[in-house]
Amino acid sequence: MTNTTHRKTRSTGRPTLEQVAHLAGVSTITASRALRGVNTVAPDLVQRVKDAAQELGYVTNAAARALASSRSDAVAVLVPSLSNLVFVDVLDSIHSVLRPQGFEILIGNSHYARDAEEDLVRHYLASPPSGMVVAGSDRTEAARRMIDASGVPCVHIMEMSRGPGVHCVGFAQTGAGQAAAEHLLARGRRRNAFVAAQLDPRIMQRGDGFRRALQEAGLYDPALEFLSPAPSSVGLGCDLFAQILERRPDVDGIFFGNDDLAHGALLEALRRGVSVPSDIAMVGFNDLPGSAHSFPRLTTIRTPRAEVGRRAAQMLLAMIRGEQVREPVIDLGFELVVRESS
Amino acid sequence: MTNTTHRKTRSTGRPTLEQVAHLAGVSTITASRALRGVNTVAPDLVQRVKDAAQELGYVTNAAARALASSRSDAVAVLVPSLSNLVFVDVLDSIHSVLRPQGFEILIGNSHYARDAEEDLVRHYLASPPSGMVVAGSDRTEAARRMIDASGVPCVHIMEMSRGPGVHCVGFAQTGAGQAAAEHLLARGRRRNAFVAAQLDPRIMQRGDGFRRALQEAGLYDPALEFLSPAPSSVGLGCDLFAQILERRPDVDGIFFGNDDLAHGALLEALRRGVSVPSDIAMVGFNDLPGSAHSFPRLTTIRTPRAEVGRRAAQMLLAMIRGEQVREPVIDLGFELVVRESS
DNA sequence: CTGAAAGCGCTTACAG
DNA sequence: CTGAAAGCGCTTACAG
Repeated sequence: MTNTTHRKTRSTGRPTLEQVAHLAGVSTITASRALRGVNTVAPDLVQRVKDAAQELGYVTNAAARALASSRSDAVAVLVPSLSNLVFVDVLDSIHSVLRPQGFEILIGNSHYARDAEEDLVRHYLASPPSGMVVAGSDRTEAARRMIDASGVPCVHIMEMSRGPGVHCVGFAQTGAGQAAAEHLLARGRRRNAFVAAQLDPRIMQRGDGFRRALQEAGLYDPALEFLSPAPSSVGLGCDLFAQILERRPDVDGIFFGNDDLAHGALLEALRRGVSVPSDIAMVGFNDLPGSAHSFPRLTTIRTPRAEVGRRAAQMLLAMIRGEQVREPVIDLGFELVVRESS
Repeated sequence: MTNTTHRKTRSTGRPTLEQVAHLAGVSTITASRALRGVNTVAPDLVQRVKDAAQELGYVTNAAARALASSRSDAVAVLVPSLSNLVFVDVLDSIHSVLRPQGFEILIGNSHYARDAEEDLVRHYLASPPSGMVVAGSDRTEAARRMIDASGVPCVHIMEMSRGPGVHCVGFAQTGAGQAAAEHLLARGRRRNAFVAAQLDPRIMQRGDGFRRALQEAGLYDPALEFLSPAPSSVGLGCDLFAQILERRPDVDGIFFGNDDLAHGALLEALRRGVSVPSDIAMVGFNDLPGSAHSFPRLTTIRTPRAEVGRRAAQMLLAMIRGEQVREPVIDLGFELVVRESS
């Protein structure tokens, strides 16, 4: 269709149901039913329609289908990061329960930015998906309102959200930080540092729990918090550990907000001849792949992210089907995995 | 709308443009233009329409808009994995050029499965995005046909695809494998192993290049290939390295298909007292974050994934705008980064 | 088991 | 600067 040919048609050029139907020698509605697998079509017609569709490379126009049926087979999942393996695990696990039910998983990455998340919410709600999964509860008021107003079933993950009517699957981030502190304390460590990056709400909640436990033990030292807003990474772990050694060589225990930071610190310790755990004990967070193989193997807090994804997906499924959700708030807990670094 | 009330209407209950227009006392088309910010509407009318929309809580029905305008502000990116950081980097980089242009990035993860990728292609083409980015060229015939038939601009990434009319941004995987071999050879290594996991097409291309270079040097030993179809991981790197030590303790050089495998091997070497590079030299692939910090620091082949994403996004942008693409095939090369492990 | 008609809620192309 | 008509490509509701 060149520019010089002025036509009235607004066709996109893609094959349509009508063309498929024509090729198969049936009406469009029969073709529609055949393709959707509605039972009331003769087997031989179904085959002819499918063949025709295959031959033309036909793909249903979802906008038209959605407009006509006001239905969607999509579930949107909004995460703050994909560099953090944690969310990739959650995503895979959501995928594994929803895909077999015929849902398509749409992934939105907000890059830890509230505004970007709001845009994603607006975008996805413009053609409302069957359901939604969102990470955490730290979002703009506008995003919150749009989700509420849309009526789209939504499950919050990773944190225990307060508030009435909120469906959530997660674990107590604060409690996890507390557990890390108690473990280091039990190991006899008295000068414990908290090292964290990214500084998203969940990281800070872990820090809160850690701090509180140290305060209760009368061993909290505010100068022992090493925080960086940069993304969490192995390299940053190296740097932060070097900083600690320089500024506070007396530290004898460290809790890292994420395992990759701990991996970096372990490597830096190796290079500098600092012995772990005898000189400094280290505890990570998440139990990322690799943490079981570090040198020394990393003690860490394992988060139930696959389970979070699975349960969230199941809860969402129930909501989509209009079933009663017996347990709208699920706390999956966490597990301290003691290995060699502490 | 209860079940007992049989109506002909198929309305969704959401406020429509028509209602907004009625409230504002204008025609629907004027309301449409006012809301879209098309210039040819009187300022006072625009205000009245916007007020009406606000009052009714109107949200554009994206399906209807897409159907009527056959336009979309979405770009779909299909990757085989999100656990492999490489694709996350590409995604972020695509995001950073396309987001500012007003596009929404939709992510599809095929989990290295051709069938799953075909489903994703079908899904995303069902409401055709403005453009598409797909990884590699190993896909089902049906997927290939659907993409062609859709007319949606598409850029292939990560490999140098052959075939006429294919737009691609990548680098020569084969050449990278070859470079790894030549480096080990130059270091005087004579019994070089190839260790790889996942075994996707790109990994195998690297292996091909590696093998070819060894053959040319007359130093190829087929028993020195250690392949596992399992996903690439640090843990698997540990296992594979242990296997090599047991079966072929004479190996003096190893090329890993992905850095995480090398990280595992490095850790296992540390535990077993195998010295790297003096006993065994190691070369990784990708230069993942962390490779610069391993112990010893990993020699590896850095892949230009951020650049791949950037250039692919720019090329796609040109295609979407109907501009001439001067260079439809871009080979970005790769870089051997020599550090301590070889 | 199959089909003709109407409609989903927008925007395009054309007129004025 | 504004609008009436037609159309985007499907599916629903109704009839046979």
